[in-house]
Amino acid sequence: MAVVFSRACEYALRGLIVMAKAKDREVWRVPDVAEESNSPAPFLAKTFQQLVKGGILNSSKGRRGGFSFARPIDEIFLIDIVNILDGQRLTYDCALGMPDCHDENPCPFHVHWRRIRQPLIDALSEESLAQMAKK
Amino acid sequence: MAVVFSRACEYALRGLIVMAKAKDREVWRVPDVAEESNSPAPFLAKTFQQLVKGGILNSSKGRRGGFSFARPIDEIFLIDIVNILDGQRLTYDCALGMPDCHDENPCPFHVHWRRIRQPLIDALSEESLAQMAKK
DNA sequence: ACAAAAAAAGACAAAAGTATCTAAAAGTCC
DNA sequence: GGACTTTTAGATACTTTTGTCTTTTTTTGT
Repeated sequence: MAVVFSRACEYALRGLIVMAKAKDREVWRVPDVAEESNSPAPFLAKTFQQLVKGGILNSSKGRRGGFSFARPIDEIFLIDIVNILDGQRLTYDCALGMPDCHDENPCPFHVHWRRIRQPLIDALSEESLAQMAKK
Repeated sequence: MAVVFSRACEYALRGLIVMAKAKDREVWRVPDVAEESNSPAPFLAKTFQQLVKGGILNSSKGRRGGFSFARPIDEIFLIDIVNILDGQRLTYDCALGMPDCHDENPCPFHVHWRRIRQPLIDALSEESLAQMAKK
């Protein structure tokens, strides 16, 4: 088990940040992103396909092909990527795995988890790839 | 992938809270805890064995046997359980999976994760099973 | 002593997540 | 058009986690 994101999401975030950092380069081949982000290339390729479907990336085949951002990187927020790859697990589900836990019927840890999850959602929602690339 | 804790940890926390809620009952059989916490009994049994080794629970075999708390439930904190079952994953590792990420060499998400992880550690450290049982 | 009941331990099975490989489709360059 | 390059898609394999089953050990009650 990874820390907070799935491995796929970790690799994607790392890869996208690498891409975002290189302002001059527009199109990236998977092996290059994989190498620079220390991710397994075939697995990252699969993940990037999901991001294409999710509207984060564009892809083009052939000799000068590769992946590029589908919109400006200051309009791509971490939450967009996490939602596509990890779904609502982190942003919605009960930390103790109780299926009918919600605000009106909270599990014993609900109030704590809410207090922690919200700042996480806020950070992911406010932080763009452009900002991440500056660090 | 579970939300923040492993499944084993989720089941354990739920089970221990069930036990903590019943102030009159001292010794619990695994099938009873499993039933009341909606956990798979054999898996929970394994997990409870880890908690015995970790000093959270006592166990006794035989006819009147079962599991009981090794110390008062207001001295058992959630962090104790999480540390035994999930290790330092949540409390130490890099959110982006970068092996040499730390305060002096932070990954781009480091400062955010730090701000989120610390309140989580605090909550887990301050909240005892006794307090959880009251909710 | 004996039978029953419980945890302990280890083997085993299933599921999910992670990772690789191969063939196909599509685009580029000559 | 043909060789090459890249993503796409699907199959496959590996690993970890989750879950079950069986046997053994220990204790209790009769």
